[in-house]
Amino acid sequence: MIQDFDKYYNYLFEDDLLNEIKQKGIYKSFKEDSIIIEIGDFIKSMPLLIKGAIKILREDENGDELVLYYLEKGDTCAMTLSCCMGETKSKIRAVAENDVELLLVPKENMNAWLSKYTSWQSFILLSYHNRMNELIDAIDTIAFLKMDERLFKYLKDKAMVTHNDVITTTHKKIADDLHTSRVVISRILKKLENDHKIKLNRNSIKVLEL
DNA sequence: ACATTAAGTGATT
DNA sequence: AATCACTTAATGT
Repeated sequence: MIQDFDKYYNYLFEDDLLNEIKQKGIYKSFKEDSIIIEIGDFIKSMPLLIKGAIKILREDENGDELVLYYLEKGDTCAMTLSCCMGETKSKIRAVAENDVELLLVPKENMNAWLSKYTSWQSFILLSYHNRMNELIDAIDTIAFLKMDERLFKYLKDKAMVTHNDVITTTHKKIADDLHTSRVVISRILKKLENDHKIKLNRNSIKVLEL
């Protein structure tokens, strides 16, 4: 697991920093579908993803969800960055898309490292930059793409982060993620299958065009 | 065999 | 694109 960490982060940070992270970071693992961060949580440490993927989503007052973006190994969560800086609560929920391993860096350290290591500074800034772009992308998708394009993009994203073109899920779960109804998803999926973009099975969808 | 859950479909708004 | 009402198909007990 420490080896995995090196693999994804050694080109980002200098050795001193890598060692300090390994020393101060708290190793944690999450099973698929477990909630890593809940809306309203106070965040006192920031996660560095080593393995797996995390789904970041927003929820409205009725409990309806909407997926914003996915995080992969080598990524960190911009929400925790802003939460660690200020003393605010999380506005998003983070759910393990599959089995996840990560290192938690206490916020005291992440602040100290900002002035101590330039590589850390650029990592934080770059993370912000990436997340910002993903958010803009998410807004574009919601605002400008029709449901069928949104759905296909969702499937492709999902296949991408899990490194598997077969997605195991139900139409209902997809509908929840995209904030629409199951019937609509079923219909569009059927259409996508007719266009030979996907192959449908019970509880699984195979993405053909990646 | 029966109940439950997932998925397909026509009609309506 | 959403909702309803209903059907069909797959799966669990």
